[in-house]
Amino acid sequence: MDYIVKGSDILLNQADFNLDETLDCGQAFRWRIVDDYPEYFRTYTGFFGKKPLTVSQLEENGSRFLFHNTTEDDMINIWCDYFDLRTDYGEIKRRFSEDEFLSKACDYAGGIRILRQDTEECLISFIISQNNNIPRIKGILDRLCEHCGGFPTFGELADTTAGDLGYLRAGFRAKYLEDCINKVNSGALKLNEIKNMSTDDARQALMTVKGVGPKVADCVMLFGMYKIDSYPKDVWIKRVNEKHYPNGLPQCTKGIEGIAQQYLFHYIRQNGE
DNA sequence: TTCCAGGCGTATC
DNA sequence: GATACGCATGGA
Repeated sequence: MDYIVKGSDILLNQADFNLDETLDCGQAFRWRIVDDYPEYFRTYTGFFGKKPLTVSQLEENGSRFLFHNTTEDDMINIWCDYFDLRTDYGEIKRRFSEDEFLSKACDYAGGIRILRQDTEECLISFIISQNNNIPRIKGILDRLCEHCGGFPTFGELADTTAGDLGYLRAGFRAKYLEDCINKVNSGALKLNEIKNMSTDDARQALMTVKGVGPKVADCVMLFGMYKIDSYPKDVWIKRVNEKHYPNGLPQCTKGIEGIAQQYLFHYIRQNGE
């Protein structure tokens, strides 16, 4: 990690990283563009758990990022992990370049990185995501955070019923959230143990929650447990598979299918075909 | 008005 | 195991 401390800020030099592409590509739903630093190309504010961060990308096509009001400790212990800064995405993209369509997807948005998000937030977010669109997912999560004073833990949601969640306007998903809250708080679903399971075993365990099927489970594993061999198949990726990979994914994605998935998902959603 | 959204539960075969 | 259908809500 290449950074220098500048007063209360930290200036990071990081290749293969773009804030728009990483924070607004449908893997996280709580980052917002702010206009407080017009001297920089783009600034977002958001959270890891309850830890806030404001971060700027200094130039549109540059590799300089300013982490505002951040300590070196938090940079090393939180944000370096959250933004997956120890992983060489340049090397991954070189691997993917042997596949023509994946190569196009990487060229289109080469600054995507997998966010290592909070497991609980990810589980709740992707239960809400089913048969839903991204703007509305964000709206529901906004209402949840506003109501709870930040993204709630399962402990804080103890004994919450679907009826209590009416203010979310989450529709039929409210009863799924209720089941998830109960299973986590009763110990029927042990997220810390699931993190250490194989991807297949973890998927089976997560799917014991009502409203968690293969797709939601794979998103929770990929974004909330960094199981990067999981490959969530939503409506968009199913189109990609049918058109470009009818006989399965190319060999170059082996073991890191989830990273390929993010490049493909973002590309197909923006460009179609 | 109708269709669709980072799907899944249920019924039926 | 495969397939068909309903589902809350809101934007296009």
